[in-house]
Amino acid sequence: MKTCCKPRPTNAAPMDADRFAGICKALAHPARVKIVNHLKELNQCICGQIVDVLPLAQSTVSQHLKILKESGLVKGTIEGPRTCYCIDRQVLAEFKTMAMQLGEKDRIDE
Amino acid sequence: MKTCCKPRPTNAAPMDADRFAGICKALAHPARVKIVNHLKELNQCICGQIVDVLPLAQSTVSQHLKILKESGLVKGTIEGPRTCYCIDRQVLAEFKTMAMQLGEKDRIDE
DNA sequence: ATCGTTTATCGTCGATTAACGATTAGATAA
DNA sequence: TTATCTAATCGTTAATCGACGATAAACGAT
Repeated sequence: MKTCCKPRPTNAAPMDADRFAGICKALAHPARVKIVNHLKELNQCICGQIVDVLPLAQSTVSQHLKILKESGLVKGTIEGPRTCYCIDRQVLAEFKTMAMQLGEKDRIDE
Repeated sequence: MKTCCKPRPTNAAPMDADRFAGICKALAHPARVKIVNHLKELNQCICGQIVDVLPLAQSTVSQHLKILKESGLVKGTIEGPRTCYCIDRQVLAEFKTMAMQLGEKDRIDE
């Protein structure tokens, strides 16, 4: 795995292509995009509520949630027998910032 | 081949998660993010210029370009023995719009 | 027609992904 | 205790990805 992050001459956001690509990868599946939207709509919810909405097995949804958690976009807190998921608004904002920078002057880069 | 996302009972906005996820997938690799940035910086360029910049074989770069082309983010026009690549600004703008909508009220969805 | 340049495609390999059912683990309820 | 509910994990399968070298295709120049 290569990290491609040279030191940058001070920029508002020292973002790198790896990070942006990583979040894109987490969003590179329709089910996960829908999960993010669903999460934001309900503000927070448990795994079962997502299973009810998607035509996927519980284990598959759990896997998708894991991937989203690993990307940082989603965080989950255990509450008794269930886990409450919600969007990490900061990471989502970070992603949006990087998306807007894509291909622009003060762009993200290696 | 299974499309994991069945047709859903009608919804208003035809802006779909599949499209957004598809573009994200194209950007889900650091090399492709760098290619997009490089393309936008040079406005346009040929494959060889990208090969010079990335630590990848020519065939690999060609593959990445193909993926970017298929996503619509990049278009290439053949010019003699070489192909001139450039960003499709419209598709890039579309992506940015969808990214900003991610998780918002008038969000993209199925 | 042949050469050189540039890019696309083919074939292969190992690694990863997506999906599922089955199982396990945790916490609460009876 | 046992039972129930929820979620995570395991194990498997088929498919896709990322990378490369080798080859082919397209064109301009000689």
